[in-house]
Amino acid sequence: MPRPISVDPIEVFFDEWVASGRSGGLPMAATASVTRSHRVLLARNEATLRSFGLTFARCEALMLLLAWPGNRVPMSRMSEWLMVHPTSVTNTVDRLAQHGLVNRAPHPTDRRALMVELTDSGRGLADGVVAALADDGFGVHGLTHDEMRTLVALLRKVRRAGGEFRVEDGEPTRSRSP
Amino acid sequence: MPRPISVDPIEVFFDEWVASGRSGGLPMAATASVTRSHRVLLARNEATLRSFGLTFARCEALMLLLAWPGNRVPMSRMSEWLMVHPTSVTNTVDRLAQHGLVNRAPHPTDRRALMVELTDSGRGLADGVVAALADDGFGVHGLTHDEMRTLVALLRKVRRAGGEFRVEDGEPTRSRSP
DNA sequence: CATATCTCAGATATACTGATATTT
DNA sequence: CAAATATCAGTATATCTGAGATAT
Repeated sequence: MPRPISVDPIEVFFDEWVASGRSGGLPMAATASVTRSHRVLLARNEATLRSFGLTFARCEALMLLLAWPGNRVPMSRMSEWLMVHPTSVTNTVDRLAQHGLVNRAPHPTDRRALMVELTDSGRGLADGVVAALADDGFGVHGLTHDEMRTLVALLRKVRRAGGEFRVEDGEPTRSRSP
Repeated sequence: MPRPISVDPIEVFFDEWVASGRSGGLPMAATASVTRSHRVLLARNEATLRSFGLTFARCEALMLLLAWPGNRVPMSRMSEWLMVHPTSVTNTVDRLAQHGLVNRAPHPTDRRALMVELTDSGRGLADGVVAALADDGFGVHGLTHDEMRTLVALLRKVRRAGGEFRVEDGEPTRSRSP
């Protein structure tokens, strides 16, 4: 973020869109908003991640492990839950393992599968980076508590309609598949 | 999106976060929502982009050119407005130029600068891909018109607080800097 | 001289395709 | 045998750093 520009690019884009008689200006603005917000948040959190020697993808993997019961998760679940390609998981886990932050371990029941588990130093680093990110509100500023809740709920609809996850009864679930 | 998982990962993550006594669960959920929504939308639009032989970055550049008056924009503005590194702009424009979709032209007043301009075939392709993306609502589904407006407004606050742009009086602006 | 604009070379990160070994 | 799991080799894309040429 060198120096902020003095107009909202999406607003200008939307106006141009409407003026040119195109349809779908609102969904275009919604998609652009998500894309640009993602970049803004990436930039806001980049310095923290760098100070811990982490990239965004590796931090995501560590956070998944931190939240998972026993700090152990199968490779395949990591691919699903992080929405990344299986070969990318292999790569990410390789890098984390090189730094001693995770280990590979055999799956207890399926000999095809591998578990990824946090090492002690991995858990320490994950705790630290999570606390540092939380200190800055994960880069999210300018919203009230209620607005954040609304944002999460709206994007949940987008993610569900986009096929990220499927809820059985249309009701929120509280259980996780092992 | 191979097969959707049967729970909302962010919901599970948030519950775990709260249960472990950490603070900042809501901003964490907000950031994760933006990141994951971005990936969902990318995946939803990928097939369309591929059918036009475009990547996401190149499509963004074409759309910027399409919306800009005269379909010409300085390289530096493209870097600012797309939030990408100047060398990335050079790379993206190189690829688009190889396909005959854009040209480089001298800046009218500043001999350091270069303009990027859409060719006729570039404009044709940009029109086509934009219409195709709009046909699928740019991948955004599951929201009402009003909800989309709310989403755009909330993310605008996040983007502004994150330093993406700066509005002079706190009021929306309608003009664009040439 | 200081700054801005753009490009290049090189390094790293991520992602995808296609193929393979192993196991279910 | 069909499907799932993880990996590897190779390729493509994107990003960043540091340097440099040119112009303001």
